[in-house]
Amino acid sequence: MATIRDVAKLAGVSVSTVSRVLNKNGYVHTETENKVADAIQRLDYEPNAVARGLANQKTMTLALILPDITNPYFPLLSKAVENVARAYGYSVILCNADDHLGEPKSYIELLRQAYIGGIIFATHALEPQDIDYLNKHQIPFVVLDRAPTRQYSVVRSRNYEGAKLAVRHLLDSGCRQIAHIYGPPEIFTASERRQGYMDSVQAYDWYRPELMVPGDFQLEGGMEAAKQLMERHPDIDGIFAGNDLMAVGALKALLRMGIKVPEQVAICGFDGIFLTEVIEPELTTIAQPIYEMGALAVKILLGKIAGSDDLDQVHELEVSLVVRQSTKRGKLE
Amino acid sequence: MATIRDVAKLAGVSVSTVSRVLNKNGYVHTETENKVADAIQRLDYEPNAVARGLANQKTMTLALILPDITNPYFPLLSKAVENVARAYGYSVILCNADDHLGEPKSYIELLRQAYIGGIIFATHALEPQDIDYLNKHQIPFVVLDRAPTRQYSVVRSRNYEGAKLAVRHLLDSGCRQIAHIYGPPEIFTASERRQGYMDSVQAYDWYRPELMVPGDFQLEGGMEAAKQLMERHPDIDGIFAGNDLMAVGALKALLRMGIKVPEQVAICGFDGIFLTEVIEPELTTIAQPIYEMGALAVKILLGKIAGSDDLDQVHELEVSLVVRQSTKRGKLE
DNA sequence: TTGAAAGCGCTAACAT
DNA sequence: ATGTTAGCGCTTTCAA
Repeated sequence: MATIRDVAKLAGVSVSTVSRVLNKNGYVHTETENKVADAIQRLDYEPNAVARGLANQKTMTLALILPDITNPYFPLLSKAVENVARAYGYSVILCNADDHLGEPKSYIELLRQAYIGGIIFATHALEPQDIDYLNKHQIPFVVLDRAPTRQYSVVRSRNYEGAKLAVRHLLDSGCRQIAHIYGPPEIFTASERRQGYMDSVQAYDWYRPELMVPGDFQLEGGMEAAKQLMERHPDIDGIFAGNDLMAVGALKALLRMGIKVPEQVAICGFDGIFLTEVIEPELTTIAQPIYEMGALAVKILLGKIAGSDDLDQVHELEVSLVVRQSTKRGKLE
Repeated sequence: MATIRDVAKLAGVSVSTVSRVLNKNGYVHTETENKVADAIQRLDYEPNAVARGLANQKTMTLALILPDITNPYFPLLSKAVENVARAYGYSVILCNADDHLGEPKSYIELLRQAYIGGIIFATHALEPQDIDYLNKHQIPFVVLDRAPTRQYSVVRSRNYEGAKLAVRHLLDSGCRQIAHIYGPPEIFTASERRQGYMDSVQAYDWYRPELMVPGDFQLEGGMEAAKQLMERHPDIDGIFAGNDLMAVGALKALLRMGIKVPEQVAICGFDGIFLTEVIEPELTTIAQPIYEMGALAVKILLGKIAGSDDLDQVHELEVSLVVRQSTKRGKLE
């Protein structure tokens, strides 16, 4: 493999000159630049990433930390991150946080000593002490799905408004008794969606707190919640689930109970994952721009790495109602 | 951040001694070892991965190259890879090959100049010239889902036998006219499964070549193929799809056509992805041990990195029939 | 505008 | 058993 020294020798210049043309900094005569470019070409030279990393104390690698890549929300997100990162010359290291919770060395320390360029957190297992560590060591990072804050950059979407959109749509579809399956309270987005539901239905006389039941943001939780809901409140005719996975679970449970969707009960989810288009009937959902969120997170991160300190701290993206079979009850439309 | 020099100074020894205790090679007096260990502890020292990489011409990073992480087969695979790799101290870089097909610099060259430890290929876009390049530059690698070969290590599963298992199960379930939706011929596993189907049904008088229709290993292909199949051959009562995604597509198409599954047509897929448990009715499938395949691939790769040259070249894992609703026709069981 | 040389933090001969 | 030192390949002062 050719090194910068080989190039320098062949071009008849010093390594520092080669380095200058490589990094396009410092003054370099056009003529020598051409000689260098020529030598680079002829040797098929490619600067070594590791050596660069060592000299710069910083590598062209980003880390994406997420709870679990097998959760259907994350493949598209990680694809976006990888795509955009690569477009800018960065590689991305994948970290399934849930699988390594009890480990002695935290991801962050490991990444730091590997001179990682920056980190995207799509996990909820980010502790205040981690934030301190990141700040103390000046590691650029971006967080997804957190509360608006000035502490760090956040990429998120309009969960509250999305939930209102869902309820309104269910109402418009002719539902008169809408239940909600909410996600884990410690997950901020789950609470926002729940709040959106509450504020939308509170004024109706049919509303009772029992119409809100907890789920776990997983398939199973959605199934159980829906089952319980229908057993206790057979007159429910609409379910708004806090995420698509639970919505699919709810659908599954209803089908098994012989309840027709959307005729007897309409279902609306949240997220807009691929799964909603796979099942039958297809699921109406409040779609987040998942790919865009990942792409934006990378761009913000790269901006931070480049030193821009004035990046907006909170980036809130719009959600959109995607109407599909699971809420088509032929009413009012 | 503490460096090896700081440790050496604090312990009152030289850097090479510290290096020796770090890497547990060379002789070192127990007493001095303790002093060093103590200094490491007190400084909270952690050897720098990048510097190590540069000195060794090799980093503790693996690459996983797959077609597209949003294909539901790959999240579990990549989780396995990441888990096992990390257990051995390695990080893994994710590469969506399909998204970067037209790019000038190939992944492999990029990875090489980043001193990658090794590569796992779960993509089919691996050309002979890539193999040459890898061998020439002595980059350890393992390939998934390829034909048995002596050229390189392969991790795969019994596709042929699995297909036979599928057909036999469909037959046992009372099917008398079984169609097959096969995957892209350039994908070797697809051909093997197709061959298994052919060899299983050829002897039956109901068999006709038209019962085999092409799919694309995606949802859409499965839908279209199933639709076409049922329109042209309404007496089909069983479908064996070359993978789960197409099986799910087939199910979707049949449901839309008002055809009952499994009562009128039974469906069996192949792979054992999560999706098969999510849909309703749940899908019978020939399950590959996806996690184990990923885990094994890493272990073989690490073995190669460590220098073992005598690793078996082909690792073929067993598949298993997972019977679910989509083939429960109440016959013969 | 260009070059010499000192790192970046670690490993591994080679010496002692 | 331990230390000295020359790299690994690149960046970046500092001089010229």
